Amino acid sequence: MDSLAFKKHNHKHCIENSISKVELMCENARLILTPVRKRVLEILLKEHQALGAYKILDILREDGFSSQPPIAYRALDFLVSNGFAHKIERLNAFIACAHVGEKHSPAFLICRLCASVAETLPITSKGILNQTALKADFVIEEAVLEAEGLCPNCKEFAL
Amino acid sequence: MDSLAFKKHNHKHCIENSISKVELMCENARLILTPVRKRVLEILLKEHQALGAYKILDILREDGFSSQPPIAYRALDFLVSNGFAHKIERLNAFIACAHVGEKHSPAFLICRLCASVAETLPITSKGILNQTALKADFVIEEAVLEAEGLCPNCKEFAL
DNA sequence: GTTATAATTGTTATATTATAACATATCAAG
DNA sequence: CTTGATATGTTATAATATAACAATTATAAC
Repeated sequence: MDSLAFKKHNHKHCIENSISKVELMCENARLILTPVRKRVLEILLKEHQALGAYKILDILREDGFSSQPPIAYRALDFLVSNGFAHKIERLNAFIACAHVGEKHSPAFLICRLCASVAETLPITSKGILNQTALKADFVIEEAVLEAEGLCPNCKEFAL
Repeated sequence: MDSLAFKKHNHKHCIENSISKVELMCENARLILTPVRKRVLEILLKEHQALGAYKILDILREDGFSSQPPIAYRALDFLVSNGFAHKIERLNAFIACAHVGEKHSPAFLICRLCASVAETLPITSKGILNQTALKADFVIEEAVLEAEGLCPNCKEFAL
């Protein structure tokens, strides 16, 4: 279960592991993990929470990368469209994928107080709707489930 | 099944019906369906598709309402927070609720070509995640499922 | 190796979506 | 009537995202 995001864990290991996987997948798929792209992925992995594009730009600037919006958006496009990151629509923010390589329709638990986000096990949000979609004669290509509520840490303090 | 949005139907009836329901619910809940709020709801119902806030403002302007952004956003806030409309995060757009009065976590089928949107039967997107949330010690307050793909009309023309 | 091609990045400008802040108006309760 | 709560009007600006084109770098073909 991936409440990981809400718990302490060896995060350095977790980052290195993900980067390696992504590097491997890029080689296999003939995708280029350029410096900016890799750096944005690292940033997302390191923060372990959803980051807005402009927040990412701030960090890129400190690193000496160009810091115009398209730089971040392009890197994010690359990561998202290849499944290495997800966009949390509700937050207009991005997060590293917690299940790189496993085909899945992502589902997220989003804390409305601290804005932390956990990607759940790759349950098939898509499968859930398949029956319905079939009846409607609709072809689902992608499905995302976003749940908002209170994370373990915040729920104690909420009234 | 609510592939309604993708099919021909007596839409005038469908609008009047929804408005009546909302009016009744407002009375019961001591909410005020002011002229702007009602008009915005009508607009959403009439279009029967997701509309951006600024599109709504354009229509309000023609009707002689004030047309500054907050006017639309406030009316939309009212409608959304009381369950009379939903925000489609993926489109930054709003749509009238197809299941007013029925407690539900909404799920949407969004066509990536024509941008039409159907709200599916009130399956409990929330329930799906409940097990997972429980394990993560997370309290879900709201859940939305957004599926993107091709609607019956567009899928014939897509390659 | 040089040239053509494609992919990526740099840069400027601008579009789109959303909210803050404060003034004014409406309405119901005391 | 006046106080407090709710709603609307208005101005300004914040936050998010993309278009368009130039410059660069990598890839492949010859």
